[in-house]
Amino acid sequence: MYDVAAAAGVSHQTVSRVVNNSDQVRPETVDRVRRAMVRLGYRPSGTARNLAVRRTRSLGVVSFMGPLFGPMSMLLSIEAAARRSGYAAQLVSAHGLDAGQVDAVLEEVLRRDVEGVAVIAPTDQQAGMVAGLRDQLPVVAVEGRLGDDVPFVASDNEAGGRLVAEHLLECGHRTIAHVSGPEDWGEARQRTAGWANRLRSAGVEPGPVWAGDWSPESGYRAGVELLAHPRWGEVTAVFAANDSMALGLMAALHRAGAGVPGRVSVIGYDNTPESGWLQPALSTVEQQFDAVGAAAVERLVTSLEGGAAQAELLIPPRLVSRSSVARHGRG
Amino acid sequence: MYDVAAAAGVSHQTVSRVVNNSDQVRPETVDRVRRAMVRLGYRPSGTARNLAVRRTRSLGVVSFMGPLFGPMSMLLSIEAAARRSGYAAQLVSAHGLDAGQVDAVLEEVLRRDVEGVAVIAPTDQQAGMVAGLRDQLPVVAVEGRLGDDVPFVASDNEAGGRLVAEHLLECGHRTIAHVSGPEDWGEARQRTAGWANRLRSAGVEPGPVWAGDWSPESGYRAGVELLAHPRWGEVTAVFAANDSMALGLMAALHRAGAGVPGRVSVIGYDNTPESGWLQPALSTVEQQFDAVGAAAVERLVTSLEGGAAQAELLIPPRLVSRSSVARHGRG
DNA sequence: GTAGGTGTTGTTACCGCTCACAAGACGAGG
DNA sequence: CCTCGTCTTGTGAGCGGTAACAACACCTAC
Repeated sequence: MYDVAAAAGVSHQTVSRVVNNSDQVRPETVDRVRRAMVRLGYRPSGTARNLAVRRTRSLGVVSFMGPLFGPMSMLLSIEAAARRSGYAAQLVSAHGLDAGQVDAVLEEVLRRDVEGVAVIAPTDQQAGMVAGLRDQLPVVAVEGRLGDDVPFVASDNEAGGRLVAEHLLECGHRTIAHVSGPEDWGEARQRTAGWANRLRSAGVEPGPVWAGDWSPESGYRAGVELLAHPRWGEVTAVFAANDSMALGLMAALHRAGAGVPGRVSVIGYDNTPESGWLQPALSTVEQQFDAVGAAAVERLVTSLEGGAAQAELLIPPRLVSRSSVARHGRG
Repeated sequence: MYDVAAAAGVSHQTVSRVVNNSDQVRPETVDRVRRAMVRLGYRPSGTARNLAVRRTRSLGVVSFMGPLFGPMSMLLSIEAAARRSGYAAQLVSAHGLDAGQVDAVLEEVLRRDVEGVAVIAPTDQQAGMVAGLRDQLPVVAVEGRLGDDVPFVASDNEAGGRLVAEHLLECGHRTIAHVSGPEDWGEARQRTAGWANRLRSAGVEPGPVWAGDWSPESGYRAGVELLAHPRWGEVTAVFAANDSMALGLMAALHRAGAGVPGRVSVIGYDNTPESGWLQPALSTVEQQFDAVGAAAVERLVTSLEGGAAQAELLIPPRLVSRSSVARHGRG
């Protein structure tokens, strides 16, 4: 910068002004400086600027990522929202669950001088491991609670579960099985709870439940067990807690000759881009990841800029009705 | 830091030594400093450190991301590889293709003082827009060439296309249609080229080709057109350039009563976690994203650390044979 | 007893930028 | 002609670290 200043015959401060598009500089001078910058191949140092202004305008996104549709979509929408707010996103994803490894990741993100962190920690165990961040800097929890004192934004999974139950009830189903997500995922528990509660409030007892791990395989296994279950005869619908498990489930049903939705209806959760093209087209619940990501970043930014703490926010999902659910009985 | 130094009764330099785990400090002193750090809630400033050492140890990842399986997987594996090499990943994704917007993104990544950039720009247009980065700092192109002078790492799509052709030939197919990806995607062209060339070298003329856009919808549309095509009668297999299009394609075939693989075999590309659970289970080609990401980062790091430029690298994919492809004729 | 390590700590000068303020030029108003 | 505000530019002091070197204590070897 001093070189540029010398080359343009001005002071370093004037160069700084030009770089920051200050309107306090004569156009002619701006020109001279600009030319000098180009000639010398000058690029301003963001690092030095950050140090001087004591802000980095960057947010950390720590996530425990597999190849899962949900977390991935979240990540993208958070990044987009952050950039819209003028922040950069430092991506830090922990793959394993090994405590030492997670700590290393956290240290890493702290070392990077991010101003705040969005944590996507959907399992309880993960949440526990990163909870300590909260007293280091502003944190927002996304899709998985981090504690009562941490702002929290998520898709409303309980509402999603209710939506499913309602839809199935409306279609006349009275014995509904469920393939849930892993029990240590808050989202999974909430989907299950919303579903079960809504059924009960309609006087219908929830049917048998299997816990899967979100994978198609686990859906398949649940399907196999369902087919062997004593109450299989009565079951007319199954709610899978995500589309992948629904897929595996349908594969098992198909293999056993139990047609969907002929013999049994199936509904999933997520609405991946593929869901509408499965055979049969899968009814499911769609989450508004963009809205969640945007809200999360907004909260983080608000608290960085001295705003008040906000209550937790749940974004309502929406039911997507397709052909894998059929009416049943006199319904 | 000076506060900590004062509180511990040492010089700032000693504090610095403690922070960096220098072995030149008496254990007793280390202790005193550590305690002071905790007491004052001190956290070192990475920014200041970066400025002083003139390194940021961070890489930019600019990508043009949709919800596509490929690019997303790449992103994750790049991040992981970067962290293994001691670098952080600045995620910058451009959603639109609007030139102004892309430029803003590029400026953003430059402003962040990254030491190098991995560019995931699979279409020619995208590649054109970001090519300018190359003379600003070290760049590695991933999954989409940026120019002859930019190191390039990708999955070997031509080999993938050949693999498909070989497999289909082996199974006795002689009239093979193709649903390709968009023509301005290098990957799409290469898959098509590998497939077509391999067929020709076996004396088989490639069948009709439709260009899709990777989406299930486009696969479906191609399927509809295929069914109406004069040569539909001869076609015994279709190669879809990704699994999503294969899914849409199969939906169209199914709807028309053309069984897969009974009437016609279908093979996809990507091997998403769901592919094996479709009905029928989809034969496909699996790419080694982790290997590509690791190689990309490795190249970037090598060139940052003064290593020699390396030739481009193509990682071979692998055929996954499942039940959507059947033997045909005397095969 | 003195020269010469070795281990530990302190001093000073940057890194590349911004901030607060000072300073010079210039036209307007009295 | 002098004073005052406005426009534009320059000056000096940090921001929070690291690097290079100096300095001091203490021990060993001759």
